Amino acid sequence: MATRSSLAREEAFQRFHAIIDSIPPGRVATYGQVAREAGLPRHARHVGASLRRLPADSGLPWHRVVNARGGISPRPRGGFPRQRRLLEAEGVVFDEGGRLDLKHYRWDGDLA
DNA sequence: AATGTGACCGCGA
DNA sequence: TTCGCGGCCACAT
Repeated sequence: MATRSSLAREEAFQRFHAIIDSIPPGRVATYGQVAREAGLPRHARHVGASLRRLPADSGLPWHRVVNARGGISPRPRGGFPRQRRLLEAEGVVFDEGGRLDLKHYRWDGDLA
């Protein structure tokens, strides 16, 4: 079998992918939440790392993933407005601080 | 082997 | 409520 580390990374990537792909339109999830639902409680940063490596044509609704404050995390490429635009297209409303109300939009998958 | 980095998170001031 | 710091885990140098 292949080296376990690279395989584990792929596996984690698949898990994150599956979770994020399950987020319905108009809803969002935090990096930490995705990591937690994937069974990797403290891997919030790796969720972001995975998305960073994600190809643009993956079809994954990456825009539905926001940080714990309900805001869009700064990234190298400056697609900042794009994520907001995509969410707004799904009915998500941002406040003046550029943040959304997690209380209202946060998607609780298996969580009640 | 050691150090630095990151699309993060939580808590104390 | 906002800001700053440490903690966190895996990968790159």
